[in-house]
Amino acid sequence: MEFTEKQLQILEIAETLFAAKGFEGTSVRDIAEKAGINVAMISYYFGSKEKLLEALFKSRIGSVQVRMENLIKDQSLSPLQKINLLIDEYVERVLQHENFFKIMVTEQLITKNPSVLSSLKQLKLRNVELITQLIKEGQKKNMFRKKVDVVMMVNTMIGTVWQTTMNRDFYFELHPAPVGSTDSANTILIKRKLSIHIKALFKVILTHEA
Amino acid sequence: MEFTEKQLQILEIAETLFAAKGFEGTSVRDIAEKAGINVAMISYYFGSKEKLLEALFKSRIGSVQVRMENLIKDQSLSPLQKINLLIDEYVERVLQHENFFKIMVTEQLITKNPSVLSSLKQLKLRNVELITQLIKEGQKKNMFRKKVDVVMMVNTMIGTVWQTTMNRDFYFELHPAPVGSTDSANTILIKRKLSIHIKALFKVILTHEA
DNA sequence: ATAAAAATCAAACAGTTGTTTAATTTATTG
DNA sequence: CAATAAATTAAACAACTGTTTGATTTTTAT
Repeated sequence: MEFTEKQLQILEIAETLFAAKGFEGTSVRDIAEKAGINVAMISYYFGSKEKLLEALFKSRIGSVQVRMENLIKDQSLSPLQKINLLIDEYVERVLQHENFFKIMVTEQLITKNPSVLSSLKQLKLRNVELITQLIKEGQKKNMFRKKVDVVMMVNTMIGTVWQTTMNRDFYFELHPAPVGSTDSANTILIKRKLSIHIKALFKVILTHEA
Repeated sequence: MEFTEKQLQILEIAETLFAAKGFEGTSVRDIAEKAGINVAMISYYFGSKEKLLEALFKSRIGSVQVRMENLIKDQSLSPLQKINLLIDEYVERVLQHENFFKIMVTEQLITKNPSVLSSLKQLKLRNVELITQLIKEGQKKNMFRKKVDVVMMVNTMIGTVWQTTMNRDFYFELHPAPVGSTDSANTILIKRKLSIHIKALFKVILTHEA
């Protein structure tokens, strides 16, 4: 996935617009205008609006996998520590790329684009595989219980993070932050809350007998 | 919200199309064709495509609240039993109206429609209020721990159910059901899995000290 | 400096969008 | 049955859609 500087700039603007108005709700003219370029440049650079979306997925998903892979190999950490790090990593990643996650969630339900769908499926598989491996390691060392439904566990993590992130405003209406607190301070708060919450849930799923 | 028979029929078809292709991705001609009516009838009955969406939200959300309300008053049930019933109720409801939930989730992120947004907010508030009340009851009877983050708890329930429902196909690719099993059999399986899983999580959240 | 390649542009393209119009059919009512 | 109202229709409306064209400018390489 090699993209030029110009392409990356267009992708970034497309990302914010797709997140705010949806893929179908965003016109190529919207993107061109906000990027300060001519409409024709989108076809010129990406071929089509559809292929622009594919490029966005390839670009964003490609940059994810690396750090996770190294986690498994680390011998100095216990299985539970690894799981906890994985949770932190995931929470961090979603909140850092909120816009792309919006697009992922909304688009995976309605797109028929085979390239996008296969990117998503590959990502999901990788997630499950990775956690499965971590859990097996913990089971071998008798630190985790035997029967664990990995898919359900992943669903809880992804779902909770998703639901919390997308309803962040609602949360702060119910739990008003101190006046004058910045948006980024709130983000940190949400991150910590999510991390603690999910770690507690996972610990139970993994260690308590049913 | 009083709708005629004809209006309800149109709403139902619009619901399936919005769920499959998104609101922006569905044209009024798509709806008219599938409903076997003239395009003009949609403006005639609802005023506009936008108001059709509002009508859909009002119609579907309005029919939700009733059963939940009665749950609280029931004196014969323990707080935990009530929570468990609430979980069953919620899982049941989402899986029964899968299409509408798809629309809810995708549209709440991108719509600027004030009527839709306010319907959604009202629904969320009601959910949190209800569970808060149930939890307070359990705390008074010293059956639940003192500090419970209700919003986070609700997020875990909604998020898990959502994530599991929307990735149902993925789940059955990893855990193949017996050959010849029907779709509705799979739905029942998912319901049970979700129900058990979330009940276990909630029990921990509510009773274990941190 | 010159030729070739790449980038940018305004304009036009054919389709589709949601909505409205005005005519016609169907149903209701007195 | 006649008059009124409601429902339905095909056609037209202007605005917008993604994409292409062909000319023009800018950049690169010789």
